[in-house]
Amino acid sequence: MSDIAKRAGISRQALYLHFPSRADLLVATTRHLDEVKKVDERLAASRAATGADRLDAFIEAWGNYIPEIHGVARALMAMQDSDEEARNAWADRMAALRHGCKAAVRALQEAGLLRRDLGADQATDMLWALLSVPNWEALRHGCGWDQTAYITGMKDAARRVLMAP
Amino acid sequence: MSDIAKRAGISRQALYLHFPSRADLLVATTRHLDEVKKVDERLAASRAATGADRLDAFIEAWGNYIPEIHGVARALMAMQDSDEEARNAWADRMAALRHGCKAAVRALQEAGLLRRDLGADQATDMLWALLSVPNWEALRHGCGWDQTAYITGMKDAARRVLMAP
DNA sequence: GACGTCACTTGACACGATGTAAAGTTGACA
DNA sequence: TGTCAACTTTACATCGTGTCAAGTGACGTC
Repeated sequence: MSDIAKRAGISRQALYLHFPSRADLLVATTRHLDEVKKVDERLAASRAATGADRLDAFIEAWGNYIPEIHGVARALMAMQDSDEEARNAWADRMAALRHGCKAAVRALQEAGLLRRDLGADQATDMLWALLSVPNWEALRHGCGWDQTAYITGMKDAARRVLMAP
Repeated sequence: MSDIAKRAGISRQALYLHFPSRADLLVATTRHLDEVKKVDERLAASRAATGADRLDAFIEAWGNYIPEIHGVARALMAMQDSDEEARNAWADRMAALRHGCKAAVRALQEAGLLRRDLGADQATDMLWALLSVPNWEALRHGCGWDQTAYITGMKDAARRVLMAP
């Protein structure tokens, strides 16, 4: 909070006049980022597509959004254990992601591309896990992949896991 | 530290006589767990197997080990940002996991089962990411999968991502 | 020009967690 | 009997979060 206040050019206490707690500040930041970075626009392309294209478009949209929110996401994840507000805020975002995954899975299903032996829920779960922020961190930072490698790798993995060969 | 001391039936300060810091305690705990839970024995089966069996055995061994160390793993991951010792300790464990992944990938390769269009390193990275603790958390706790579903799901995903169809 | 209001400042403090330091107690063993 | 090691109690430093109170300065309004 001190650092942020310093960067904002105000006193630490003034920060508390705007945001009652650290969690509030982070939550407000994510909301602000969503607005500034225009998540909706990014997702528009994926909503327009169908079948496997929709899966690709969704992975591309979300996958390229992660780096933009990564800092706040980390902070929010880190304080999940201690702060309920942060927990709820992150749960909300994860629910939104899951919603997108579900839609992509449904698109596959409607195109007859989803594996027969995989339930829609199970498929959604797998896709959701694949697209998690920790996975992005693991591949980008843990393994040194660059962003395009991450995107193509994820598209490939998702297709292989979800679609019939 | 207070809680742990209480559970151990000693004073908080006595804990510092045994472990100089919280990080030290956690690191020592993981080492102790490895001994008590016998990681080596668990991994023996996977080392003996070849080809796709080795992949399955490795996933089974590690996947069933995660719940045993999950508590400490969480604590260790949570303090990665603040404590270098914890960071190194966790990095060590992740390197060990990666080593196992590499061996499993090599086994596939030797059996001619690894996808031709996938380099060994890239395959290792993907497997390593798939088997990460956060992924286990996501599926087990975020999606409510039970442990056997997690294991079979992971085996299936790994085969689809790594092996030629 | 007096007045109030709003955003902000400074300074102080409570709280909880980690970690340090010092002096005293206890029990086992030589 | 004396010593040593493990442990206790008590106290304190530090850091981050969050609260509280009094003061300051600019602004618009009557």
